[in-house]
Amino acid sequence: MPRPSWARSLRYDMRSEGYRLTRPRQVIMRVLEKESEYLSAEDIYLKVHAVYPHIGLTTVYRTLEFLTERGVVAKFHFGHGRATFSLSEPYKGIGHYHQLVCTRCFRIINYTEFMDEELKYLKKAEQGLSKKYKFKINDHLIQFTGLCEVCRRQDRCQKE
Amino acid sequence: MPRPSWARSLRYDMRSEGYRLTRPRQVIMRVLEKESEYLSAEDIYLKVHAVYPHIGLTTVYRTLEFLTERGVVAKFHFGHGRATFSLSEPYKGIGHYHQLVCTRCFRIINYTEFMDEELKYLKKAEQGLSKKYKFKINDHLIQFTGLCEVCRRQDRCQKE
DNA sequence: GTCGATGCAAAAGCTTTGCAATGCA
DNA sequence: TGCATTGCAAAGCTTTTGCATCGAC
Repeated sequence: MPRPSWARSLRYDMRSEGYRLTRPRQVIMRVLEKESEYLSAEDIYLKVHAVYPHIGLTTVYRTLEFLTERGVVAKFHFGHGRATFSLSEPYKGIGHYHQLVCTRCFRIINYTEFMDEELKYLKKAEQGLSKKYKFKINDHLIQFTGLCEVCRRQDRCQKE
Repeated sequence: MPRPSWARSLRYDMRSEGYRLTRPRQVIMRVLEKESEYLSAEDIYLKVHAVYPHIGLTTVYRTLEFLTERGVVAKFHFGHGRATFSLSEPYKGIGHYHQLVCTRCFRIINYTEFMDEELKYLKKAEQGLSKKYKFKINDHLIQFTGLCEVCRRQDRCQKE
C-alpha cells in the first residue's frame, strides 16, 4: 500500500512552517499510519522503541500533543485512566468510534450495527454544528455507557 | 421538590444488601441529587466539605466508585485529566451528553440542536444494542471532536 | 550556527491503597 | 460487638515540565 498523500503533505507542511522532521517524529508517524487500533501513549512508545530504542516517552507525548494540536491525531479518554490516540478522520478515513462502555469494568465493545443509519444523522448534525459553532470537526465518539453482561450478574467486578 | 422515590429505594437497597448508610454517603448522594452539572471528584469534595467538613477526599472517590459500580452514577472522561460524575439517566432523567470538544484547548460546548432527530435514532440503536450485547445501557455520550474557532485561528492555544 | 526538538530526571496531577480508628446495624 | 466504612498518609499512574544537550535545516 503506497504511503498516503497526506503523509507527504503533512511532512512538507511541517518543514515549510519551520518545524523539523526529526527521526523520532517520523517513526511515531509511521507507527500511527500503520496501526488501525487506537493506542495509549505507552503502546506507541513501545512500538517506536522496537525500531528506535533511543526514544524517550516524553518525546512520544510531545509529538502526540503536536499532532493533536494540528488535528492529525485524535485523542480520547475512554475512562480507564489513560488517553488513546489514533489518526483522525481526514488522515485515515475512520475517525469515529461507536462503543458500548461498561462503567464498572471498563470493558469496551466496538459495534458496527446501526451505524449506517446513525451516520446519516450524525453527518447532518455535524454539518449544522460545525457551521453554527465554527468548529472544524474531525471525529466523533458515540458511547453507550452502562453495565455489561458480566458485571450485571456479579456483585463485584472481575478485578476482585 | 420532594426527594425522588429512587432515592429512598436506593437507600433501602443499600441497607438490605448489607451496606451501610453513613453520613458521608448521605451527604454525597444529596449533593449529586441537587447538582445538575457534572462535577469532578474534587468539586464534589468541596461541596460536601461545606456541609460536612470532616469528609476526606478518599471517601468521595470510594463512594463515587461504589455508586458507579451500581449504575447510579455515570463517570466520564472528557479529556482534561479528571473524571466527571453525575447521576445516571435512570436516576435523573438526563443522563446523556451531546458535545463539541476542542482537542486542542478542551473547551466543551454542550449543544441541544439536532438532538430530537438524533435521539430518535439513538433510542433505536440503544434498544438493538442492549438486546444483542445484553448490556444495561444507562447513558450515552455523543462527542464531535475537532478544533474550536479560537484554536483554528491561533497557532498556539490560549494557555500560552 | 540557530533554534527547535530530545532525553533524562523530577514534578505535578488525579486516583488508589494500606492500615489503624471509627461508627452503623 | 462485628464488620463495613472512614481518614490519613503514602504510593501508583499517567502526563507535564525544567534544563542541558543534540541535531535538522
